[in-house]
Amino acid sequence: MGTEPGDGLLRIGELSRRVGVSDHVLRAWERRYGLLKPVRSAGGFRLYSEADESRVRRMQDHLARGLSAAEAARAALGADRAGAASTAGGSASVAVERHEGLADRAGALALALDELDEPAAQAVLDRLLSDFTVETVLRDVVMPYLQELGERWARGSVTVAQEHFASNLLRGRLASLARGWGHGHGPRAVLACPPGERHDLGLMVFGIALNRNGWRVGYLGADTPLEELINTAVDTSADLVVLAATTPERFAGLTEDLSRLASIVPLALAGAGAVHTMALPVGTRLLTADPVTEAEQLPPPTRSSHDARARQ
Amino acid sequence: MGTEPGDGLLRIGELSRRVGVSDHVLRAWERRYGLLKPVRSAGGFRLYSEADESRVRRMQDHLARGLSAAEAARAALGADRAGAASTAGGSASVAVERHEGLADRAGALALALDELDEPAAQAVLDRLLSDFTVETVLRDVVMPYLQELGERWARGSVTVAQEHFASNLLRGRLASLARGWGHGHGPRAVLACPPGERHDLGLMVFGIALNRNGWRVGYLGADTPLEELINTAVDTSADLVVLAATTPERFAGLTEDLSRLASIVPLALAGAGAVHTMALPVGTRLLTADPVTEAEQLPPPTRSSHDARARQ
DNA sequence: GGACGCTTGTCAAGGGTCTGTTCAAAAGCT
DNA sequence: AGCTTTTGAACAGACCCTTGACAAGCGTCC
Repeated sequence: MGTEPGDGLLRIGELSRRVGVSDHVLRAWERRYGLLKPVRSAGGFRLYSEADESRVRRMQDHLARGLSAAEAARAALGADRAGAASTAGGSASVAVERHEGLADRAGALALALDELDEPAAQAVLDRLLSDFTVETVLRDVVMPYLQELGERWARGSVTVAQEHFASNLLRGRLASLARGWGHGHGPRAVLACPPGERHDLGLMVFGIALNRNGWRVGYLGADTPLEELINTAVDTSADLVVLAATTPERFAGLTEDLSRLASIVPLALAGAGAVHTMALPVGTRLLTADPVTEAEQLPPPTRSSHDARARQ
Repeated sequence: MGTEPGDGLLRIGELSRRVGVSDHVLRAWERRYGLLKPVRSAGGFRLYSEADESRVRRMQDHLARGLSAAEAARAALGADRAGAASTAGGSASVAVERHEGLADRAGALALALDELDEPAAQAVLDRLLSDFTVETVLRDVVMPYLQELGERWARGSVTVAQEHFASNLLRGRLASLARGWGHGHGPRAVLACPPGERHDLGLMVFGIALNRNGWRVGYLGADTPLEELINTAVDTSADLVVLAATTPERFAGLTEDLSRLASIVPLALAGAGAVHTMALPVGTRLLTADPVTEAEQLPPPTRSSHDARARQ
């Protein structure tokens, strides 16, 4: 009966009773960790809100998990921030078709993939790779196809089955082109997509082109926590880290981690999500052109004498 | 989602309790091998992240596998392949030379993958595939490794980077083995995982084994809506549809769709999620053994299918 | 075979840190 | 009045730090 739900504000005794933490401790947590932010009554009494109460409960949870008081408080406070950022990201979508002979092949590939015809698609790719360089096929067929697939997907004119089938098949072909890309003597690049990003085919293309340019590639692929990426970059003493995403939102909220990463190893952002309008750590490079071109234009692997061995 | 892994930092006592390693040893591992990279509190206490915790678990795994502490730490750290430039066989391939058993090769593969050593892993796989049949390698090396990886993942003793790296590399190898699996004259099987299921490597193994047994494989892969699967099965006049999932929950709630599917085309459920305790449409087949064995035991590709209704 | 050295888990001493708790005096609330 | 609250200071004990050393196990070298 002694409750005062008027404003939902509690004095320290009541809060103490509710959460089972002595008033002394509550004051200590406030003083030492800033866990609680009570307003004061006219006479100076602390008045706690429901937010304070739940903050205490979170603190208790963390303590139960074994965290120290300081860490538990930090964690309990950290859960308070809520972040939301959403921006519509329209961007250029101009399908370019250069080599004329390539256009028909590209059409044939798209058709075979749409029809879930694996043998036909493989055959088209085989012929492409025997008639053109890997770079050309990747830049002028595979990448345009991937982009077109993405657009068709966005407007619902492709089925899940078609998308899955095409992705799986292309992934397989790319994987075979990627064979041994960690081998060699060139500088090391570590490639990944940020958390939430599931499309890594373009990144694979980039890795293949990089490798054919003399780099060693370490590939972590889609949906990789930055913490992991940082560790891997350090452990493998990477000379470059490339993060790719299809939309700028994937990079949002990572500013701090990106800065940390960029301070450790040269960093480049790629993919349609790499735009100039975002806050970038100094020294970060934006790769906005197609993956093959960007890979060719990266600072050449000037390392020692025996690297000039670009594989054919 | 808690974006920061550094949210719950542990002091040494709690970490020691969690992983079952004395605080003395933890400090020794840090001092001697740099295994741990704790930040420090204002007063100088070590504060460990979850990454540190899982690094310790990896260390324990490697110790259990018989590595010395120094090597286990090196492996747990993700390898640095310092002298790899000249000595083509890094530490990963050392263990292979002596006894040529499958078990040793499997261990070497696991080690190479743990160390993110792509060339070493590819080399181990190359030798395996030249010394044994595809079926043997898949059944006795790849599948056990995938299972072990899953278990280690569940208990946090493998990093995201390691999991991604291993998955990507194995997916690439499997894709090359899958080349042309849609080609031929055998009966057609359509393979997919239900919505939400992202692990499709085992299903790829199954597809490869099926194909080598005379089947044509249409592959839709992970996270496929049943509606799409049904359409595809009809469009390609499939003789069999295989749905694979790692947990029974993935099949839950699909009962109606599964019945519809089973009434159209012979249906089989596979993976660790295919258990007898669930409600099954009549005629549905459960594939509970390993993928290779199940593929070999499927009714042979006698094109005159529709009479031999598979029974349990 | 024995001296030597390396690796690795343990331990101890001396001292600092963290955190719940207590004390005391002054003041608010009903 | 009688209860609660506030502030500042001070503790005690658990917890942790660094340095240094030690011993068992194992391989190497003479």
